[in-house]
Amino acid sequence: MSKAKISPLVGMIDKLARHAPISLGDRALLLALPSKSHAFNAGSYLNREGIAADNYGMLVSGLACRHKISGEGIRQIVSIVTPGDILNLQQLYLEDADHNIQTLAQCEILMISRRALHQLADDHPSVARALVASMLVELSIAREWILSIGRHNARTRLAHLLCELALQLGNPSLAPGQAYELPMSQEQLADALGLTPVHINRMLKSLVHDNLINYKNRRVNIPDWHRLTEAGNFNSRYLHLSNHSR
Amino acid sequence: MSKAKISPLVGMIDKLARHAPISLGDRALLLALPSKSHAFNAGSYLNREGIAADNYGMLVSGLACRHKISGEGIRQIVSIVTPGDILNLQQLYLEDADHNIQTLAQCEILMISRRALHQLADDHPSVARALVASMLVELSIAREWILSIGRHNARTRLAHLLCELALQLGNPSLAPGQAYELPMSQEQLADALGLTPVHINRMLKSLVHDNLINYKNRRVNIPDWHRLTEAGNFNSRYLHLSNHSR
DNA sequence: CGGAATGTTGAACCGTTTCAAACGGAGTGG
DNA sequence: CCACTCCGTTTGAAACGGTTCAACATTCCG
Repeated sequence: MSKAKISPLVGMIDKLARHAPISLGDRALLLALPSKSHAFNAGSYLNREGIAADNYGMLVSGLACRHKISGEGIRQIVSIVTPGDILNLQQLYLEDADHNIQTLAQCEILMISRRALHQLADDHPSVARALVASMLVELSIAREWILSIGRHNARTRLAHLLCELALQLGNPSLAPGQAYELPMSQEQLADALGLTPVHINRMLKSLVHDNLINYKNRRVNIPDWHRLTEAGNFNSRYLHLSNHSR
Repeated sequence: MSKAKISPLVGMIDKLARHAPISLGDRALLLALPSKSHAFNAGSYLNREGIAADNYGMLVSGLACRHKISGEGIRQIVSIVTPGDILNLQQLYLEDADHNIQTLAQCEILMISRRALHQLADDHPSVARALVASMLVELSIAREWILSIGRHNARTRLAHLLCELALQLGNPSLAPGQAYELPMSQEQLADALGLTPVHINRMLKSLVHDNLINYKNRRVNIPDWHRLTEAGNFNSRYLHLSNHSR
């Protein structure tokens, strides 16, 4: 998050490059794209006011989510979008939007025209590969969410999500278990875990009580990473982090 | 399913071609691949005894699923694999297997060597496009499952799954709402929906009682498609079927 | 400062699980 | 052909986890 903030393009190069390094030549090419960075406040619905149909948008800083609404009007967040992710990758080949995107914090979005990204992917196999790899990782995360929501109780689910976010939002140069800012409200946590805000509150208390986390003003501190991962049945394998860094 | 059974390769061409037509020349190329079809009984674990590390496997006939096991040893099925799907696409770029694959019926698998598929995708943009599109559809389905498991009650979840399977397993040339064979046991349905077998049984009874389905000997009959979709909060948009047929 | 959004707490309620027992059909061996 | 076993299904009753509702506290923000 911090690195991405320095320059919008560093974000793209950063996450793409973690999959497959892009040469400086490519970077110059990226800079020459007809793209610019937009800012959105927390709560913005990007589909409507944000990304035009002919653009891809990459999250450069901040936090967003994908969500769907059930028939009774209850919301379910289906994935968390972190800096480096492309918001509307599925426009690559699919017509219908099957979910909505909403920001969870103030966000910067890098716009890339449809044509430009396709061109980039065609010309540079490493870019295409990075895009495919990011889809596969997203799929793997979705599968883990299905497991967690389907088979873990509320406390375990929450601990699991806090572990996941720790790795995604925390400063990666520090050991896991550092404190991090969690911009999501308890209602949004509930929407992500298929629970009610009331119960999220109780489970947060429970984790705090057992000294698995400290939680104050939407700041999470993890005294003992190992114990939290145990409480959350968390194993980072599904995030495929090693694939990013090689 | 039926069409795929005629010839293993028709299956691949079938589903791939639904995304982007492949010429007969390509088909000949496919036939020339070092591939052959294997058969597996219901319950086979494909990772172990099936697909070698250097092969991709495409389900040609039958039914399979991807599943994960929670810390307490409870199973969650995270997706259903239907004929035409490639079982281990994520080997494309990711190292770790984050889930297991198990057959739900007797299956035929078409083996394709890693090199051959990569070559095919490199040489034929339509193949590459079809592979990417299938990933995006799988992702969309996973998101819908998260919504369903997270926010629907048991009855709605079950109705939703029965609708989904009707479109995936039913004879596509007939109107939705036809009867179809559902090879899954009630325990497997429970694993797919994050419920217990006992409760699946009760909810099946409930749907039968309200005349939303007939269910006998693992055969599902849907008297009124519209009513079942309402009960299951089902809208086929997330399956992106139109993308297949164009 | 005032009002709205977010967080906190308690008590009753309800959907699903758990446990336990019985049933049915398919396959096997005597 | 029957008895036996095994697996999946069926049913009931009690227990539990999470929701719902409602009231109140706190923080945020203009």
